[in-house]
Amino acid sequence: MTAVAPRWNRLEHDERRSQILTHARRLFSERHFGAVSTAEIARAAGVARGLIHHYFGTKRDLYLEALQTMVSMPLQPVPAELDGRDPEQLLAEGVDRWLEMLSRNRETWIAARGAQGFGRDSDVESILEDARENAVDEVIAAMRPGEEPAAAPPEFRALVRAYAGLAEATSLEWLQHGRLTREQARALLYEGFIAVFRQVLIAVEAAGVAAPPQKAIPA
Amino acid sequence: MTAVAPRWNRLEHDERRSQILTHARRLFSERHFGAVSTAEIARAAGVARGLIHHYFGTKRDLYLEALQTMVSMPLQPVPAELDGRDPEQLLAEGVDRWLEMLSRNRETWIAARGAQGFGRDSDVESILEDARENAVDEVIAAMRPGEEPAAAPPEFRALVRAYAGLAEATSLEWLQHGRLTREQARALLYEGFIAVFRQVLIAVEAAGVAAPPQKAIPA
DNA sequence: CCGGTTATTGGCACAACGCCAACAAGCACG
DNA sequence: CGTGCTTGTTGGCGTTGTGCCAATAACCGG
Repeated sequence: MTAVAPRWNRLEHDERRSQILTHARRLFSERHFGAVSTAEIARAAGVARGLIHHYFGTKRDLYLEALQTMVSMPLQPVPAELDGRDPEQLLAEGVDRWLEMLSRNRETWIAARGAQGFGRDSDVESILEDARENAVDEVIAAMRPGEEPAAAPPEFRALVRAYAGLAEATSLEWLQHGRLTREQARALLYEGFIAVFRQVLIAVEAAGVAAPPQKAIPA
Repeated sequence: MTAVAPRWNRLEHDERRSQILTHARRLFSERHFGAVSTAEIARAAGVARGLIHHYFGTKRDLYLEALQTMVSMPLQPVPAELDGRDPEQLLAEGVDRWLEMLSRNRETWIAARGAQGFGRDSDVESILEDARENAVDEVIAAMRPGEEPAAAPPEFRALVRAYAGLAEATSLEWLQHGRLTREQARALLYEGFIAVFRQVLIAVEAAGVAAPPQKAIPA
């Protein structure tokens, strides 16, 4: 009868770590950085506050890691087997997968898009930038099967990125503002893609040869 | 010779206020919220720290007001007299004005775009949302002279917003990544606009009548 | 059963924020 | 030219939250 219930249970390193990370991700999604205290995260995870710093260092580090997992998770719709099929059919399916993913992870996606204010935050910027580059790579890989995405010309990458901007705004108009039905969002994404890569691409390439690359503006 | 130099000079209410606001805007643009202390803002403005709270309340309030002035200032390129002239000519001029504004306020615009992390911040969201709505209104007013912008159908607003997303991404590809020359950015913005409002609009409207408005998704 | 490893805790120290009462700069009036 | 009043401005105090560290105890291997 000496079996005394332990005051706390001891978890494996990664297990406890991901547990804290899960709660942190949820809280940081609901409110902005300053409105979430480490004490609250600790309470939600059922651990002492000090443990958070033991695993993640500073509160900001935890935030950045949560952001990292947030943006790298839901942004990759499963690419289907797209061998040698009709391109327009593939596009239509890709748009549908995107819309489907959105309607399933609505809250997550909106939160991941982020709504902080302004200011240069190089850490946050690089995380988001990497995520966007990966997304662009996926699109390029789907458009040019067999070729290396990194080998695509810069203005082509830029064009994909521009379309991504259009897609992001379109998705938000559907999900948040309700100014588009799902059908309309689909049409906009589908036709927008065709328009951008059918005619706009030609114009951009023409502008590229007409006026040879002027000096790149430094970041 | 009893003229003693005063230890500090007394400014008018709005004058001191805008002075603090200027320095706060600069600092918040360079670094993220947490990396800027009220003490630093006070030091930069040459005032006591307490004065900041006297004028703006909390640090967050100051931040929000700085953001407010930031997004409402540089985003409005001066609309020229666009009476009954050639639409395509007007578009070309509008694009040039936009590019010109960008190259002049490069740092400001990039900072105002924000290096957001994630999380829902209703205050920040509404400020940014208002700014975007105003920008959309300006574009609609330019496209439909004499009509009330608010009277435009929702899917039209959404389309303008989608184009704005494309324009934002395009601008960043030029300014920050240098993957587009200015000429290419101009071509992309110009042709993209035509493509979106020539053919995509038709498809979106068709999708609207084909599938009548389903229930709006609440914010 | 017992000693070692290490996950976990609780509390201390420090920095930053919010607030408030006292002070003084400049103006109006005598 | 002095004097009192208005209010812009200051300095410091209390509180909150973060970062860190030494002590503790849960679990595993011998």
